[in-house]
Amino acid sequence: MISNKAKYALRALLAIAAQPEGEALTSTEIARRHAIPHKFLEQILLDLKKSGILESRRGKAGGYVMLRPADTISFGEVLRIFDGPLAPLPCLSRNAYRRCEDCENEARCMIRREFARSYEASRQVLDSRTIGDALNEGQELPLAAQNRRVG
Amino acid sequence: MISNKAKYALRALLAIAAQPEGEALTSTEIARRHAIPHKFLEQILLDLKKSGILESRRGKAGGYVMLRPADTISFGEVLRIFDGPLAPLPCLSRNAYRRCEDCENEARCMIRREFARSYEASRQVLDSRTIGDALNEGQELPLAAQNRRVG
DNA sequence: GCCATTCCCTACAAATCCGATAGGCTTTAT
DNA sequence: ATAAAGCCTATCGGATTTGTAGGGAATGGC
Repeated sequence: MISNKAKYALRALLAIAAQPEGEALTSTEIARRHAIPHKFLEQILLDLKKSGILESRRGKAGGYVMLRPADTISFGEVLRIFDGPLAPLPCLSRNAYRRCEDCENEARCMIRREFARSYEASRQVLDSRTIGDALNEGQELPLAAQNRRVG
Repeated sequence: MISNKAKYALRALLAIAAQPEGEALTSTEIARRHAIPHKFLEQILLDLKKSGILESRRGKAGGYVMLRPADTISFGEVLRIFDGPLAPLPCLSRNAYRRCEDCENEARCMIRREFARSYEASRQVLDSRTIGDALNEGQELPLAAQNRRVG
């Protein structure tokens, strides 16, 4: 399970990236729209800023804007910021490798070998799919499916 | 990251399944071989027994034996016992579904849609690969690779 | 210059989970 | 009877999660 923090971060990013070019979105507005505790969200947005994903403007008419284009920000990158390494075992993380202290022979470890398969499969998805991708696909079936039910 | 508990459980299962047919393995022996805290391992083996994966014999010459064949026990099943649902979001778990309270429209949730992809990819692997599979492949290249280095 | 608005930063706290440790009870083979 | 093994429950320190709280700093409008 991913953390609330990561989920909130993704929600916020999707909202900010969906804004018209150059228009800022405030933390208050994001919190209101998505029912996220405001002060908690502030911390999250700050982390995203420190990671070089968002830019902020202070004062009245301030808010947050994308610093990098949405289609360069993968789900994996965001997850790593808030939930740490994606790898199921420390010895499988390229970014944050750590040997399993009790493992005698890494190359022959059967557990490592099996998890490497599953990790590779999910990493492939998480590191290739971006905020931009999600946003584009979200618009493909806009309200049609909904309205058809009502009508 | 998977928990130590799950990792220990998998180690133990691989060891027990590797025993000659019908021969029991004691918790003490498993703990010694794999450097697992003994009393902690006992709890884990107990859980595996309650889950119907292991069978136990008490008293002198006791120990643990597989109850179900090793090739019917997937990595996913073991993970679920110790670490809970594999799904990255509660709303994606078939087994332990829970609605995200703050999600307005599940079918149109972009986060859910993206994680469904990655989840499907890893679930595919974890639920299909079994303890038996791992054991068979582990024997394919036994000591050859190792000895060749030395020689 | 003042004020409201907004982001920035740090501290703290309750709850839960993780990774054991501990102690004793029950069953079984010899 | 005894030793060896599994069975069961309680406890515990530390880390992590999920916030809450309070205020400081910048900015724009008046």
